[in-house]
Amino acid sequence: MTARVAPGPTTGVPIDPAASPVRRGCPLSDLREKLRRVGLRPTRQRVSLGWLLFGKGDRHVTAELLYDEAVRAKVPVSLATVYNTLHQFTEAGLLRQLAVDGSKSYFDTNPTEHHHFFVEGEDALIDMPADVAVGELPPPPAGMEIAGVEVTVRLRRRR
Amino acid sequence: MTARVAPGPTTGVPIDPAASPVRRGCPLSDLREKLRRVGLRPTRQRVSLGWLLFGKGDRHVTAELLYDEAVRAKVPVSLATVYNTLHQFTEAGLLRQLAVDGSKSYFDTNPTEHHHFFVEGEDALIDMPADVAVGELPPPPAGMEIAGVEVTVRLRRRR
DNA sequence: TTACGTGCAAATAATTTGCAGTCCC
DNA sequence: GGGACTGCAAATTATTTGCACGTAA
Repeated sequence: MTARVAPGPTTGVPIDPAASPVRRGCPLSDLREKLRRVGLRPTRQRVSLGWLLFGKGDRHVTAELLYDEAVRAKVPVSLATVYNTLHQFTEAGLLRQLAVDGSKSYFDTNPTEHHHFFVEGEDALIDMPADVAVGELPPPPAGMEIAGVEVTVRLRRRR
Repeated sequence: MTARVAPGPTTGVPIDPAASPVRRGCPLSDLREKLRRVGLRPTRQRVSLGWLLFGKGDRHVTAELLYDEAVRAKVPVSLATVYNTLHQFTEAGLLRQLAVDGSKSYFDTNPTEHHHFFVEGEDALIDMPADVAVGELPPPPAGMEIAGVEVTVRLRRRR
């Protein structure tokens, strides 16, 4: 798999998921199934947002960005619902929330553990293609357990 | 060096730096000198905040926290100035800004490269005592150079 | 003196919340 | 039908900005 810049070109979403009939084996019903499996009702807006999120490979989105995409794709959804949905998907393990620039939150559609390049000034996140070996970790303080390891390599454009 | 939790006990600051005479070799004039060296005028509030920041070992502070401390220490300073000062110190290389939890920013008084534990739910940052070996990094994309590597190990309290 | 700093309050940006109305099972 | 979900607007939280006044060099 190749690394890919987060915001990417604004590829329009041609298909209105709410208009498609539910058929076994089509990506649409797979998505509905996926939501049901994690205990989320496949409502119109959750399916539509899921379609935007998971329909084109690994992505890194902010709430604002996903909202803009939804509006452009003619998916009727409010910004508050986008926030709610992102958090529900994250709690359900479908997304991973990344704290990488202090102001806004990024959500990664690849919830498996992997690491990132972050381009300063452009706010672009790029997956690290290969596994980065994080050597021996010191033992966590007493009473604590490790919940996850996050490696961010900050990049700047060479001048 | 031992690891140390960021906020720490609220140790009052007994000395009013503005009241002390400037003497060679005292930590006060060292601080003024340090500020001057990085091109910052040693104003009353910068010296006071520097005193709070650098006077007791490595720390991790948020703007709000430092502001509270300043108020408690009877240092007259506004929140806006705390923000300005933290950013000026960061640009000058005296602090390092950490993006670790998406909502607020942390500033680390140890600007050298090192890594952190982050206790979820308590928002506590702990320095990793030993160097963590971050293995082979994949080459950065063309035209980019590495500005820094940040490793955050998320901890949760064991139940 | 005089440009650099600072305080204050208002402005922004990102995100959350309360509640009335809507929709899935 | 009823509880789960959504939309909207108002509320919060973190941070920045504009501008009159203060102060270090």
